[in-house]
Amino acid sequence: MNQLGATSVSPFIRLFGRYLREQGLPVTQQREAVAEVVFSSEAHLSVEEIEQRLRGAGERIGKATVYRTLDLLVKSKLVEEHDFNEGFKRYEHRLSRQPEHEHLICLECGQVIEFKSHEVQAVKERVGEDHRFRPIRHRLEIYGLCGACQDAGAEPPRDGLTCPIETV
Amino acid sequence: MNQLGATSVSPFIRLFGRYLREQGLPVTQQREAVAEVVFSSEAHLSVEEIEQRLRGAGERIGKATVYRTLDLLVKSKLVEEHDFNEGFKRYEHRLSRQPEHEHLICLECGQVIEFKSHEVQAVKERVGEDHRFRPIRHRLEIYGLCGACQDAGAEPPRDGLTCPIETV
DNA sequence: GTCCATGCAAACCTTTTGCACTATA
DNA sequence: TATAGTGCAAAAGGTTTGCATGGAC
Repeated sequence: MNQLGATSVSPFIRLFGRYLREQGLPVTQQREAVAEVVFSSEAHLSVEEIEQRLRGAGERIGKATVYRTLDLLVKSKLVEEHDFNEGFKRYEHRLSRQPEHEHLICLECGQVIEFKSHEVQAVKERVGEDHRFRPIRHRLEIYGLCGACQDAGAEPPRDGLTCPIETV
Repeated sequence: MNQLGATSVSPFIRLFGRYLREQGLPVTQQREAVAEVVFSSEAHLSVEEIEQRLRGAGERIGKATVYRTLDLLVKSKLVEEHDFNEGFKRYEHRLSRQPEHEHLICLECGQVIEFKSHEVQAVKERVGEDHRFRPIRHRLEIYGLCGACQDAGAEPPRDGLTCPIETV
């Protein structure tokens, strides 16, 4: 089951297995296959992409099982779910990687770049105090144009009112 | 058509009318009614809430028209669309209000609190330079527990692995 | 009179669920 | 062997679209 070009994915899958056992849930072949796909990619995968890779690896796993396994992976905190307003979710494992990072998303090609910002932590704490709010998690996403798309001449869409609305 | 308790909403609706005319689109009664609902609330409304308020004001407007009008309002930049991971979108007008603000979202009751952060602008510019990325817009959302829900004894959900995964 | 918008219902798309069957432990 | 998972297809839920009718300009 290592047709996916994964070298050191197995420890992560073992971690997932451990989580399942802790929860008293069976470690099935399908769950391991889905986990392997997610852990062996550094990308932010959609369910469709995950299914493609499973098919490519010769696995024949139902869509429902993929969704159910992703739920478990998210619950285990080994994987994070993202919604970049594309109409579907994306999944990203959070192993051997900076645990907290933010995303740059290219409006033209959809590429996702990760970055880190210590400032956000500070904002999070300050705002919590200001508003009597207990922060748990956050998301910071910056949408714009990546270098390649800028080079290709992409322009930000504009179709608002002709004069700025700072009218009021 | 002013049964909605709106006092100074009309200038905003006129602004929307101007946008429509600029685009060569008809200013219809339905479009004005939807705009009035959105502009007369300071909340982040869902489509369902908008329909409720329309019904409450005696308007009988099809769901499709509401969606189509919201598209126009968003295109005009008079309204912003948000997705707080509730399975549907919310809409917020951006008039007579700080143009750029961030959101605190209570995981327990769904309340949305707005706050402002100058730090984010700085992060946006810095990161743009670091990654050759041209930032256009962003979103910063902090999820947690609001004061009231903390008082009510709400606790953040936890069900990850029993030991932290900073294992790798 | 010409477009375009509206309303309804059907279509769409992602995600969830029900159920008979199969695999894990 | 008991319990839970799997796969398929159907259902759900929010959003979009097609089409005949009606309204804006």
